Amino acid sequence: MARPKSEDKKQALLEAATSAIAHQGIAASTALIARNAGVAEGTLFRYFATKDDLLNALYLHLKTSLCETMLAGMADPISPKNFTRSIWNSYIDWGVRNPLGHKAIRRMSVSEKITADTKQQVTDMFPELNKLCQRSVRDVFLSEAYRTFGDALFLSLAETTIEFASHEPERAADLTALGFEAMWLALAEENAV
Amino acid sequence: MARPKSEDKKQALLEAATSAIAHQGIAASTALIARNAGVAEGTLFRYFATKDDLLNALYLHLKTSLCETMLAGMADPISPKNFTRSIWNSYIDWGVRNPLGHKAIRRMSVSEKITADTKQQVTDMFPELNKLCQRSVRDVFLSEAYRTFGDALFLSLAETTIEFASHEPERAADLTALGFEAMWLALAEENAV
Amino acid sequence: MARPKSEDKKQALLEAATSAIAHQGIAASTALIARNAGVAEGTLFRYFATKDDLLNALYLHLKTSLCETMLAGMADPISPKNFTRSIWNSYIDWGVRNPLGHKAIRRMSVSEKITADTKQQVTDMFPELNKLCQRSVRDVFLSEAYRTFGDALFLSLAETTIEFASHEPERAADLTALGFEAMWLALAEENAV
Amino acid sequence: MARPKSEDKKQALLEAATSAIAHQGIAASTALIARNAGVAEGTLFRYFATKDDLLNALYLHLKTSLCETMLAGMADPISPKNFTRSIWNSYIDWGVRNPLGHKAIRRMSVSEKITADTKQQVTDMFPELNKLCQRSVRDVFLSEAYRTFGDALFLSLAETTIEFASHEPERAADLTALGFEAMWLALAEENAV
DNA sequence: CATGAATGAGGTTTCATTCAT
DNA sequence: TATGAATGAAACCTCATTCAT
Repeated sequence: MARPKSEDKKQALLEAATSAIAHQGIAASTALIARNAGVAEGTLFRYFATKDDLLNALYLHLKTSLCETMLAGMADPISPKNFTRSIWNSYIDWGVRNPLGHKAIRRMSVSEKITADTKQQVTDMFPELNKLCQRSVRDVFLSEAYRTFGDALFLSLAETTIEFASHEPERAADLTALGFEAMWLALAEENAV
Repeated sequence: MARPKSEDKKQALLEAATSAIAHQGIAASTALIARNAGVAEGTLFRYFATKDDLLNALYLHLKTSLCETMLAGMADPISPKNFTRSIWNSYIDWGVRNPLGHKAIRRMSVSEKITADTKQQVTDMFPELNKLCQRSVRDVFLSEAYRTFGDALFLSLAETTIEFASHEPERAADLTALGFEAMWLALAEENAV
Repeated sequence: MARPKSEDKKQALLEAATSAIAHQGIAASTALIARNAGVAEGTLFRYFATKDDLLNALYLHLKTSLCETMLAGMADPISPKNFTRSIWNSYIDWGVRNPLGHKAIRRMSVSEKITADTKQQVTDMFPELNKLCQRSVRDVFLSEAYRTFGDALFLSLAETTIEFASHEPERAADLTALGFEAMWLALAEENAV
Repeated sequence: MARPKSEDKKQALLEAATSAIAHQGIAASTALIARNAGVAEGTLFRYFATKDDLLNALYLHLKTSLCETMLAGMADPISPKNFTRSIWNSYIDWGVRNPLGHKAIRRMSVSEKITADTKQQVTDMFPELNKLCQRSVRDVFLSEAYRTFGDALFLSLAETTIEFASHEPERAADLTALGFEAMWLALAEENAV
């Protein structure tokens, strides 16, 4: 085989894309992304056939990284509340440590470029995660009818918390804790501890 | 003064822009917006010097409409909770009745085109609103340090609720009520009624 | 109405395209065509939405011009042979006077860019022409089964004649006459005069 | 000598190029041709230094194959007409059995990529062929001045016949015979038998 | 010799904006 | 004031060719 396709270059492209999209939105040009990745414009298209492909791959990449971090950060399930808190903290933490990644995800999420299929892949990727979060959730949010709504409320609170914590890193711990309390009150079983 | 610039045309442009941006994001072309407004390409630029100007004006326009609706929907302040609920309901309602407007706002919000100045203007526009919402909020969210965070959490829950209620209009009432309860638990004073 | 779309510019674009395609084939770039037409690159696309549209419009334009010339050159139908000869002469003449146009047509004809619809339009355009040519043709070439074959043989001989006559204009008259005789022997009724 | 360049690969490349060019014209990409030949992108350039080289080599290859078939198919020269007919039949037959090859030749012929030198090589390749065809041709087409014109008329009728016969294989025999008669009338000595 | 990753010039097309009418 | 033709920079993407492996 000739030169193998370099994993480094792919990573560089994904990172350059993250930064470019965080700053300029999905309108960021492939030329800029390639330049910042240190490769020629044509090279980008050897790794991602299409700009849309790049966007979807990046979305998947960032979400995967995020979910892996959350799983890795799971504490011993002493109490349901602490267990959920550990996941929450990992989530916020990832966002704070990857502000560009988080911003890029937000921008891609509201665009029409991320396919339903890609979003489904993310959901399928870590089924444990969804299940685990729901251990101590109020009954109504466990019903078939309102589960996705509950998930979405959880996520929206988390995203807002990340946003604020990223902006003011020195207060990140406080904001994370306060955000968690709000989420817990909003969604958890009344008597859960 | 010769023919004055027609307020009708301006409205038509704002509406066409709302729809175009809801569907295609801020990448929607000025040519398309002008065509859908029933005016010529060049005419758009007599009303909005720049595409960015149009976006900022539209953002302001939609947010104003939203805030006016909320103020208009305010019930008698029988109890703090019911008072807040009436505001919440107006908010969600506006979103459900203006799904394109709501989507357009979301798309513009995450773009880099809306200036800090524009966002400030929105905040300044209805100071009552911010104050009123905070009557029965937990102390922590009234502190200088965390007030904006509390506002943001409120808004994020509301937006998520709008999203779901728009998607399934027949369940809108249930979702609105459930979203409100979550918000109330998350943010309100423990003993508030 | 603002500036009307200029028929001059459209003509200039068609002429520039004729020349460019005659010289470089359908691979000739839109940039070159626009430049040679004396307009900006973007202007080309106001007149022809797509490069393929330009090609089809040009094909139609050239074929129309050719057919009109042939109709205009039709002599009094003294004898069938002379009548057909006048058409033949007009055809060859057009090709000799428009060598670029003729070459461009040939190049477009073998490309996949000219749609069946466009080709049909050409056939439909001057139904008289097809009918008139067939007055004195051998029976076999009048049969449903072999008519298009006869037409194609006619055209192929004419094209070859144009090719040679264009190359050596000083011998054009001789070549035209010789080509006509060959065609007449090949296709005409044995005893027609 | 290390591994010699494989004749198999060269053939595969020529065949893949024939098909690709027949379908897409000379714009067919070298990458596609290589892939369809089952070799790597770069390998193509070890056999043909340049895309233009490939095109010229392919042109030569197809024309050679065609001419060899014609020579092989020559019947005993019982009568001049039957002799010429056997050549004609071989020609048409080759075209009908190699529709892709025939289409590829046509596309290359009208392109600017085939050099005069290549075309000359084809003419020089089988001098017998040209001479033999001309045994029973009308005097005028034997004159220095008009011989190439006569050849071109012959070829154009043959190509048209191939085109139609390829399209409707079940009528190929009829079309071949009818095309031959037309050619014979057009070009042969009046009294030749 | 064979491979296929890398390249960057060049292709078509879109679009915000200007300005003659 | 309203129009829409004109513009050309910039977008995405393709491709023949080179060269490290």
